[in-house]
Amino acid sequence: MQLPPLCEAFVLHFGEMGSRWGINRTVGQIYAVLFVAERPLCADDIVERLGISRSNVSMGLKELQAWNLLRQRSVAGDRREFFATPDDIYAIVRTLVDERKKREIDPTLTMLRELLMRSPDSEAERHAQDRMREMHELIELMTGWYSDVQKLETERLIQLLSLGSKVVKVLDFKDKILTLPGGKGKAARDA
Amino acid sequence: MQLPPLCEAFVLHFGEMGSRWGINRTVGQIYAVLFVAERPLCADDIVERLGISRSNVSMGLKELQAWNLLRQRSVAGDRREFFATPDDIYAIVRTLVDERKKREIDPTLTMLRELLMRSPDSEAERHAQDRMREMHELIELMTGWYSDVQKLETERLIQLLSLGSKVVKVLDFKDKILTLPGGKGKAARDA
DNA sequence: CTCAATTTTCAGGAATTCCTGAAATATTGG
DNA sequence: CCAATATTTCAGGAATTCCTGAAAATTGAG
Repeated sequence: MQLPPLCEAFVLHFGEMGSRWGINRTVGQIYAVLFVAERPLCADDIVERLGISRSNVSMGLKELQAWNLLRQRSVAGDRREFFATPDDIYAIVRTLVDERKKREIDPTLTMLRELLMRSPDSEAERHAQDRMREMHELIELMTGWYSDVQKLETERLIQLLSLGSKVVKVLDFKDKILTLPGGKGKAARDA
Repeated sequence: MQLPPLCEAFVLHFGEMGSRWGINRTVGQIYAVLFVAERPLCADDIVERLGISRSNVSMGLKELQAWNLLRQRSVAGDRREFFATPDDIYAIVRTLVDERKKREIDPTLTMLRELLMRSPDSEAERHAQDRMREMHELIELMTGWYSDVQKLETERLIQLLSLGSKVVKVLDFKDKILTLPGGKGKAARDA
């Protein structure tokens, strides 16, 4: 591996973590290399840095592109393609979550709905459906929250996350205000 | 596979999804079987339902126990051990997130902090550290939010998630109240 | 303590996933 | 259209992960 020590440590860890999340180690390493790179890299840059075969890099990049995780850049007077990760790390996370949702959560919701439509043929199936219903509700709750929060600008999102569970206190505060005799008007009801 | 069709479909899907998340397919199936089961199951029940070897079940159960995902039940007058998933699906998700955080996120934070302490030996390393710093901040933001929200009772959590980004409106509302000339007192400032 | 029931361990074969080099395909400056 | 450069595909070997049966270890009733 032809990388400065700091980068190498990062890349190795990232590859390791990737493989625990169902991502091929090499693909994780390719992403890590691009993530810390100062400039867009071409495939051969990655070959050199990771010491893996050109074809492996090609497949890895294709995989990352299928996940929408790369920006493709052209360099004037150079035929090769250059790749970079988005500069905005929040955009990266949003993409990751969106893609994972699309590929894994949505099909799971579809499957659950389909199974919940069927009429159970036994007590065992009836109970299984109850459990599936709980799971379906929970996933809907979480994806609903996400699809809502996802629309916020990053600034707002950071504000919200920083607040953590303190929002609950704000909610209490709102309730308090709203239940005051002669409570507030439109602004309060909208909130 | 010796399962009613509804359960079989669920178990197969779950195993498939598990393997995309870095969980051995069989382990995912074992969990799924337990999740929809009407009563705690012993290892041989699982062997029968999934049609896999006894030793494979033993290893799978051990793995799930290491993840804190099982409840162990005794049946009077029976030496065998029986296993079940927690009844409360929210508890399941909390455990899952906690364990994943402990095993993957926390070590990543440690690694990032360690690399951020080192003094960079080149422009490349300096830039890499900038990127790592961004990543570190983002992960801290998210885990901070989680460790905060995690403390809420389930009721409260559901309330919060249901609200989605509408909380932002509540925050605006709060700001509005607070910036009114002669704004509210302690209650408002606390929120 | 003994013994039968139950669970765990683990070596090695099966299955799967990963990676490579060679060949095919695509692209573009001239 | 050619030739040089760049990228992709893919068969098959390498590496890894998974699973099994046999044997060892553990457990607890008698």
